[in-house]
Amino acid sequence: MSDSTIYEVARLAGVSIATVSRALRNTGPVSAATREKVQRAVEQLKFTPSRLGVSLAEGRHAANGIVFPDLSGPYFAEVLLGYEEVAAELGRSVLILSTRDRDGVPATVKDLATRVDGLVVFGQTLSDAMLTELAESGLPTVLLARDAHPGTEAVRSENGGAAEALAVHLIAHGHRAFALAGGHDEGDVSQRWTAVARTLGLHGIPVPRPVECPYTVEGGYEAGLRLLPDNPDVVMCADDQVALGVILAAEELNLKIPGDVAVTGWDDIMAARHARPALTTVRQPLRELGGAAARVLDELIAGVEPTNTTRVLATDLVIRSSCGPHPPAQEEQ
Amino acid sequence: MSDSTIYEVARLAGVSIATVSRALRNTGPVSAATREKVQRAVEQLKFTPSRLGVSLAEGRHAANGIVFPDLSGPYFAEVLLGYEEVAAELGRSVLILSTRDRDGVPATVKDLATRVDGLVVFGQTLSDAMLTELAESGLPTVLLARDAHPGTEAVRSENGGAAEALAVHLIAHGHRAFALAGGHDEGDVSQRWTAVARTLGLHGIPVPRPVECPYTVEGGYEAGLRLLPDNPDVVMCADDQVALGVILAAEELNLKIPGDVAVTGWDDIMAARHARPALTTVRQPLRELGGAAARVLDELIAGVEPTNTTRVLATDLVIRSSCGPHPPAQEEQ
DNA sequence: CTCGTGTGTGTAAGCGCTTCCACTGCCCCG
DNA sequence: CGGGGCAGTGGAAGCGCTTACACACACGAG
Repeated sequence: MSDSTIYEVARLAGVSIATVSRALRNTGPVSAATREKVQRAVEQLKFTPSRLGVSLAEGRHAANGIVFPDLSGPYFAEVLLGYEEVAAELGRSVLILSTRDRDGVPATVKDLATRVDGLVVFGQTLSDAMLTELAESGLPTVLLARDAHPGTEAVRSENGGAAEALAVHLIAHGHRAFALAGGHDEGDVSQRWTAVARTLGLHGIPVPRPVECPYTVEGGYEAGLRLLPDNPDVVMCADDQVALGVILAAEELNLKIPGDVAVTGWDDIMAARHARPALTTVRQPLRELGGAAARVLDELIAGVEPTNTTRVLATDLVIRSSCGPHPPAQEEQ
Repeated sequence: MSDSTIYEVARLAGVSIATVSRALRNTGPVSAATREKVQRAVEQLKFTPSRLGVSLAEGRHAANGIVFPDLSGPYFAEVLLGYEEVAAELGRSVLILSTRDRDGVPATVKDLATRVDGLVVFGQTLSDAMLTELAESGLPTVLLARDAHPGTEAVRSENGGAAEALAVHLIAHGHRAFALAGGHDEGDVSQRWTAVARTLGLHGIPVPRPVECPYTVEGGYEAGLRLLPDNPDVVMCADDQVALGVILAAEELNLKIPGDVAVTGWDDIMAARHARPALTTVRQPLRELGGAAARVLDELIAGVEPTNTTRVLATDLVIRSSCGPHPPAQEEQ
């Protein structure tokens, strides 16, 4: 913003740099007259303190980072939004790092780590070994959408209860043949499938094995093509994007939703409401998730010792038409 | 990442800090033996150079920022993704700043400016005065989704041609009564409406005045409720989210799309493909937009003088079913 | 008229790095 | 065999700030 330094301001104002600093940060007594002179010099030179100088002297960055695998879906974007909002509120800039399939992730993360006072890391983005390394380095770290790792805190949204409620709802519809789309061992999703399996078991319904696929529309489409020929009553999907893909596959196979097969998602992204048919799903408080992570991280940075606690935010079952016919009153747009 | 400094490494390796620095950055002759000793010391202490120290000495941040109004829609998220990807490729971290409706934006932007080597700024996010201030401060700046401001470069996607093509297509459908949803004077959108107006004029069709609304589903819904009672043949929308909102409003009013009224969007976000009916729209190369901005910014940072040039990326007309019936062959999923 | 007690200000020591410059050997060419 | 050149290294000066510490001075209390 400006090329002038505190020295030039000091010279122009006829005082020492210490005084300039004190005047600018209100960090010590400065006479009104001096303050005035400094103020004038600052304006004349359009002086803005160098962030680098400040940070080096203060020993803090006043910035924190967030690491996520991708930003293509609405999921991460929403969480990021909530995160940035709260971080800004707390006076911290935010650095982002998307790992994608990039190689050299560890190096990039380490670079990021040197630029921030703390880090938020999404679910399975980083290996546990890497997380341990981060924790041991003393960098405050908060995990998102998974349970805490030693030396960190975590924030996620409720999975088991909502998954159970969703399964119960589907069973009430009369669905018996279940299929599950999406699911390597990601903490979040596996928690849901576990609850679904338990619920189905209690009702004496066969428990399907989840079919793995990328959490994208394309991934869901592929999964749909594999699952639908077996004529399931319902395909429960790891997230809404997968569900949208399954819907596409169903259309391709001339299957009617929910007539021939029901489909459910998870997250309640915008497209879920606009899908044809509108998607029954579970709403995650995405922004709140990000915001909560920012606050927890701030505490850690402030010096609170990590307790390996996982904070769990509530989710809502959102019943729409993709899971089967309802009396209109029950539907929600 | 590590609390050790270059001094400790130097002491442990039995050399001077200058040598450590040279060994680590390959910036001068170092004997194999010395290099080895340094390497060992680095590993033993888990030394990672302090970014602050490096940046202060080098006089650069190796980071750049991006300023956008919001991240709620897919639009900004996609562009951001492309931006981050290329920035990472170029070895730069990225700091994000969402302005939202927050007050104190100028101050926040100035703070951001002190943390980066260059800035990408979305369309109407910042006032022209603010842009001038940035440019004059010498901070490399690239504008997105609008034309260049003095002292900057700009990247946007093509608007006029696609808007004209879309209008022509709609006219070919037999639509005559046009309505336009969304449109304060944003550079991008106003360019489209101008082209639409010209095209309609050439065909002797009355030119409607755009109805302003926020670029969100809710905004589109409101706009739809206001516009649809006038029985337009088609509602052209500023972006896909607005179009989705108009579709919702049409449902509410029991209007069939495209039977009673056609609707078009802009951007081709994911939900457009999954909407009911699927949305005719214009595809913007969102990621490429972000990537191009990152590259241009990198040149500016490397010292290339700004030329106030606007780079224009091509767009594609995407015909789906929301604009009227087509022979199946013409449709695209 | 002293001795605290503040207020207001300057000096200088960092913060952690990069890099210019100087210096020491050593090798090789004439 | 002398000297130029270069590989290898260290000293030290920044980069732009914050802040502990010292100091000067004024003022009211004893």
